[in-house]
Amino acid sequence: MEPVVRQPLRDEIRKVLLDGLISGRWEPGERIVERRLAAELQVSQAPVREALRELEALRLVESAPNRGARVRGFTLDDLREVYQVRAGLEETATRLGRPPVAALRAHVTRLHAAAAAGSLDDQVRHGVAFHREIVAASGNALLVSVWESLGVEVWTHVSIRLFRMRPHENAADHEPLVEAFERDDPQLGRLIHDHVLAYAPD
Amino acid sequence: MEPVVRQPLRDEIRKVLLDGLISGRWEPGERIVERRLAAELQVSQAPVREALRELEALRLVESAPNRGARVRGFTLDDLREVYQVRAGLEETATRLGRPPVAALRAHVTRLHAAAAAGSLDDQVRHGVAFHREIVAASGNALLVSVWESLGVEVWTHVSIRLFRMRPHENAADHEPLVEAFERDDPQLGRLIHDHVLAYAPD
DNA sequence: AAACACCATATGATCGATCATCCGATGAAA
DNA sequence: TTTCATCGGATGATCGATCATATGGTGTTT
Repeated sequence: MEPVVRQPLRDEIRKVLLDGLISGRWEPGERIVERRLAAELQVSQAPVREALRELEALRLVESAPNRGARVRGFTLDDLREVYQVRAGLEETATRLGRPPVAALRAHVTRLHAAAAAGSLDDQVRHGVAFHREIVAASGNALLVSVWESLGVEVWTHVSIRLFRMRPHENAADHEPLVEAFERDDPQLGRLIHDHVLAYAPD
Repeated sequence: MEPVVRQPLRDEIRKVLLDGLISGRWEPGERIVERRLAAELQVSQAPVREALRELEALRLVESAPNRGARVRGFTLDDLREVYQVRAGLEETATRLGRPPVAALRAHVTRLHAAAAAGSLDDQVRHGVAFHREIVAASGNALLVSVWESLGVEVWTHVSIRLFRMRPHENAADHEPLVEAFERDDPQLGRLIHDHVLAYAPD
């Protein structure tokens, strides 16, 4: 069994910050003052700092020594960069291992359901899960961790809100991929790569 | 000009830790106790914690909530994972942009010189610089930052010491690559990929 | 007015102390 | 002996306070 651990305070704080960034409670460029946030959450400065560092690693906030952190001003270029790297990573993943097709199908089914129900959050969630499955199948833990560090889910939410991008985690787009996995298409790497990159802004 | 900033304490501490890990002053599996290290360096616990978090991101130390950090037990599998991801990232980089061939040549020249002088550190440094040049040429800042987060230089040092790998940043291996860049070989992506992967343990 | 030195404030960086958890030692009960 | 509850030390997590830097305002000099 997985060991059960109490979530440190910094993790809770990170969730609050992520929530705020996704929901747009903080605008791009806005300062995030450690002590102010600590006071609002009724905690001390230390765990807030640690949470901010984690968000910095996700490139959601930026900071310079002695100048504090601010919400990053996301641009279409940033988004394009994420898709380019994702495309490469997922192509690499398919070279290293193949996911169980049944699992992929399950994700696509949930994606259909979410789209039918009009649930944006669920569409993002299951669309990301589909790709996470592919990456996990690589069997390369480092690859998984690098892919996770891209913060695909958060970036998707942010870009939908800021750039009014349509939720492109379209169930139909994924069908051909599932079929390609099923027949173990030799072009699979390129297919995945192009599938991901197709979502990038021009 | 680049703005000049005073290096925060945590950066100095990180350097000390990196030095220790590279030189083998700490053995794999060894605990790194925040307060002990803080006392030795005559600083407080806070910046030590922050430095440890950064090393954790480089996967040089591992830690669990309330259980502290310890030097990671590096395995050949870890090393293989790094090379697999690197190979993918650098292949992606060559698809996005081409480095100035002159710069590549310069790195190879320095690599030759380092090998001739028998300087292990310089061989690693310039070998890494060659690949960094390729990644930088992608023009994708995220790709660069992801590649840097692999800690290629540190891992190379550690693996040479722990696994007695020969310094494989061999100048001769790089010549064909430079030529391929020069003639803009359409197979460049695959060449880079295979070049990197060739260094991975079986 | 422009350039500069100086000071006040806000706030990041660091500190020393305290709280909370983990883990091994100890001993009682089965 | 084995199992389990309890205790205490070591140490990570968090706190509240202090130190140090960046920034903007004010007055002085040119």
